[in-house]
Amino acid sequence: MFLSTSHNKIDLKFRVSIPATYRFQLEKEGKQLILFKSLQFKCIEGTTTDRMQRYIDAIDELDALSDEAFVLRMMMADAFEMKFDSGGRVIIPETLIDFASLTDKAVFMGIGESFYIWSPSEYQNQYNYSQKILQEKGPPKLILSKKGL
Amino acid sequence: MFLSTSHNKIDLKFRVSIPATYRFQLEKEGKQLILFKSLQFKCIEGTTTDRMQRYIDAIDELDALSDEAFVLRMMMADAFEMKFDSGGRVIIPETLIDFASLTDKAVFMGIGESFYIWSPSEYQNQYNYSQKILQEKGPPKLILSKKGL
DNA sequence: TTGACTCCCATAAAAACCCATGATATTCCA
DNA sequence: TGGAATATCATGGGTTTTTATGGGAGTCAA
Repeated sequence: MFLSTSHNKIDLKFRVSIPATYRFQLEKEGKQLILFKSLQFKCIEGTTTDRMQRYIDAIDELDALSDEAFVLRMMMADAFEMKFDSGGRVIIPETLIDFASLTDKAVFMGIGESFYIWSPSEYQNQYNYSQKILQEKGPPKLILSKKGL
Repeated sequence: MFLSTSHNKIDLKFRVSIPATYRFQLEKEGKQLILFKSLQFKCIEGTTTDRMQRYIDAIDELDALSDEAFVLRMMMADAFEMKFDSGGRVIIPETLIDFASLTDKAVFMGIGESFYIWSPSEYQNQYNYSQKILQEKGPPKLILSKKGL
């Protein structure tokens, strides 16, 4: 499970350190890291190969001509398997850099099964927005099922 | 698993480099590469011999005399097994070049179990269309449900 | 010979790999 | 418990390898 937030540097070679806690998480489960364009936000999403495989399996279950299948295929096309260097860094593909408007800083945000990589300004926007909603609507009602626990 | 997108050059001999990540994918599973006309789009589809077998089996499920089966067989007839040169390139058959309107650039688009080869302009159309769907309909439902993951 | 195809080698750019360092955090011992 | 010794992390930079691509020499058939 990916948790916590950290701000890391993107160097001139587009390298960035993946937070050590995330790496241990991957290593512990023997899984590869995939980065892809978020379907909801202007950020990069990180997840594991086997989670990605489940999306792929889902494509075959859908009507091949459906919009859902179409969007999912496009998501695969914008997904990249990452290799770590000896210092725990990866090179972020240019497509993803551009999509998330990253320059020299990356904000890592763990959200459980996956994590986001934001530009600092976009991260700030999303954070402010969440605070605004919190003030206006109050805390969200969470229902935790017994099954989930 | 075929992922990511890359833009490669088609030279005067109709040679094109298959992205290294795709080649490793094929090599890892000890499978041959097949190129054929996409049944849905104006592009070439690439996959492994054994997934091709699944397509063929699917056709056999259809009424053998139906128009559908006839059309599918005609498409399949234009399937080619590819040989790599020492640099990881293949020569794309002219039939397929014409079918996908390829000239000097090929866009490789990994979609999981297989990949597409588009002309740059056709790829751009498809990409724009997917963005349009995303804006209008939002991300596919299955992505948001726990079950889908 | 001409054209089409198969091998083989050359190269620039990009990626992978290796080692070094400063800043933090952690351990351990007097 | 203070603080030195040690480990870990994020980061910088250089070297080697790989990738994508161009081009030529040999081969076979018409």
